[in-house]
Amino acid sequence: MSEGRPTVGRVAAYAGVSVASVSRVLNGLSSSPEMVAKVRAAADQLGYTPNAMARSLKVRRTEQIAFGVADVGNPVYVDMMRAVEAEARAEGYRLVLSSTGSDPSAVLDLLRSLAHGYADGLILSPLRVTDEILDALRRLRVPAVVIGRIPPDVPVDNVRANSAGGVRMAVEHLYETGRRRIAFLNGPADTVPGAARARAFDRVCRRLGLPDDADLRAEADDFTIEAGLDVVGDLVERARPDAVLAGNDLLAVATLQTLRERGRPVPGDVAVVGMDDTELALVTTPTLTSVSLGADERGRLAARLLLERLQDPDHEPQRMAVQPRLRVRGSSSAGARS
Amino acid sequence: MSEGRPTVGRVAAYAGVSVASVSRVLNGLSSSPEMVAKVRAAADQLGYTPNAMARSLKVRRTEQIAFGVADVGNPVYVDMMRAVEAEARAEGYRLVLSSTGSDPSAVLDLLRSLAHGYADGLILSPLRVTDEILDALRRLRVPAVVIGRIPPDVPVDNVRANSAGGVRMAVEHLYETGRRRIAFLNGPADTVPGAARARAFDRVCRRLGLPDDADLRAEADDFTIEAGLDVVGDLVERARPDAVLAGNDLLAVATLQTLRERGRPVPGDVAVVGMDDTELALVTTPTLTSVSLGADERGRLAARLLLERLQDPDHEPQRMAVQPRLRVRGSSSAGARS
DNA sequence: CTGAAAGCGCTTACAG
DNA sequence: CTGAAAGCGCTTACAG
Repeated sequence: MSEGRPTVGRVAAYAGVSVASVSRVLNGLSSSPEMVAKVRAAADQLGYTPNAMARSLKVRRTEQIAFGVADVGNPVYVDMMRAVEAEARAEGYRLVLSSTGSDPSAVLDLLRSLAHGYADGLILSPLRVTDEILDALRRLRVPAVVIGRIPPDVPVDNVRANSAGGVRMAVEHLYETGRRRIAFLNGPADTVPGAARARAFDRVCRRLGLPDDADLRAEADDFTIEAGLDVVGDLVERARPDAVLAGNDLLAVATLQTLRERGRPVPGDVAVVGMDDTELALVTTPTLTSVSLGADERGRLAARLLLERLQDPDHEPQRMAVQPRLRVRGSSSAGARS
Repeated sequence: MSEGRPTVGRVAAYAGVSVASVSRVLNGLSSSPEMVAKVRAAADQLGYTPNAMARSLKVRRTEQIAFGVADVGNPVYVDMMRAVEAEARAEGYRLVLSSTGSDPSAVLDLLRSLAHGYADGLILSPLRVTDEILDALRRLRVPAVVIGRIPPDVPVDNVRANSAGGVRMAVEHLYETGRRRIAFLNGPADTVPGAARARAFDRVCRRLGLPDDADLRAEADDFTIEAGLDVVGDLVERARPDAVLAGNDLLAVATLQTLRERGRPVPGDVAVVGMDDTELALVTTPTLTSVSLGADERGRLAARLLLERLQDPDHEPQRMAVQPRLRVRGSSSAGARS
């Protein structure tokens, strides 16, 4: 009776049938109506729920998806995670969350841990991608989708933001509204997004004939408000920009705070544009112009790609890109120029 | 060779020993040095990693913890989740994330799903607690810790915020800085935090002799910025408060935005105080005075309580409370009163 | 210390 | 359609 949770065996005994029949009924395989009735009744009576671990072991599916993300505290990952969680749940998968930090070794740990077979697939959004990580991805025995740019020879599904397009849109917007000394406050250039955004910024400045002054570039140690505060003061003093493009919204918030402290009106004196279009953009004063890189869309697509591949493991790896959208708000509005 | 992942059996064959010996060596049970060497070598050679599902089935431990939270998008839960994740990982547990929304039925689904045995324990931070949820918690076959107030007869560990104390500190702070028409913008009163905060607000107002005007109270449909915007305009017009206490930081942000639009200076005309002390509080203009209810501390404690109980399942359920701290910032600074 | 055997709770060919 | 049996990959008494 109360000796632990009921098993198929207990249900079978209670119903007076074989365990095979119990399993068949509960999995919806063909059985006689009487059999179905007997098994259902017994299962209900005993409050039977199949054991997920035993089932996983047998069918070689865990119905779990691993999600590895650099920082669960960054709002852009929160958007992504929310989308991934919703898609996974809708298909009956559980989500196993790993916060890897920006350290590649934590990503390696995660990739190695997958060898224990606790998840059917992986969604990974790494901040830094090393050769070791790429190797580990190549050797991975479960399907993976990477959110963020990776080399084409790594045979995993790939969803990327169009950082370059986003940077271009932002700079063109600033250019069109009359800004000419446009500074770029990037995050670390050895990260996937940092590298892409730095290249894109240089390119668009060259095309528009803007100064490619080293003074107009700064690099924070991390994509966080704190790291931004450490360097943006110097940037705005030495370079006297009339606009600052930040590598993400957190760095943009640091920029807004610093400009406020130093009495430089935004957008009158300096325009500020962020990237990621997180919820923070609506909260600042002035509200923050930001380039949406579709974090939720990337999460949704990544989950869909993975779930598709779990159905059909053998099709070619797919690559998808999400297009950026510029959201113009108060921090760069043209009319307010002093 | 390449026929799927290596198993204990393959390692045993390769090393020329029994599977029992392989298991013993790999689990650090006593074995002869030669045995250890042979097994280690074979395991390394084959790249062996034990299968988590098979191990779980045998030892009746999954090394997974389920974490159920109302909204992964609310910054207060992000803080909590980050703490829970870090503690769980440090003890070798994986975290299975469920976003339940504010709907009790999703919490019930989660509680029922635990019967599948995919997790060794549960950390639950529900927004609404119904009798059905309490019943399901009583019947739960794995240890659980609830973050948020629950009745004493539910035999689970419990970590709570001191909402009442937090409300009191906030109102006293406003009172001491000269505010007398203090409005309260609450979230839904049928939620655990909403109910506690409403009661506490009434009590402290009575004690301080403040008006218990119904006009000075409003209730948003949800603890979100959008829901706040729907009702706070009306609140500030009809009640003409000189201070607004918001049920959380998101509602406080809505208040700041609305006051700005209507040209009511903060804190000169109206002071604003939030609750939860999320990262948002540092981003608004003016920065937001907020009562920290120790979300990260609650997450950490909840994880510790659960991990302790997994070691030693039989001690009495524990109840812990985290003390609030008032963080005074620009939105209520005394000097700025007009 | 080591090995042969049983068994965790399921599912799935295989006979009947 | 149904049941007896094997087996997923481990761990753990039990003998020796």
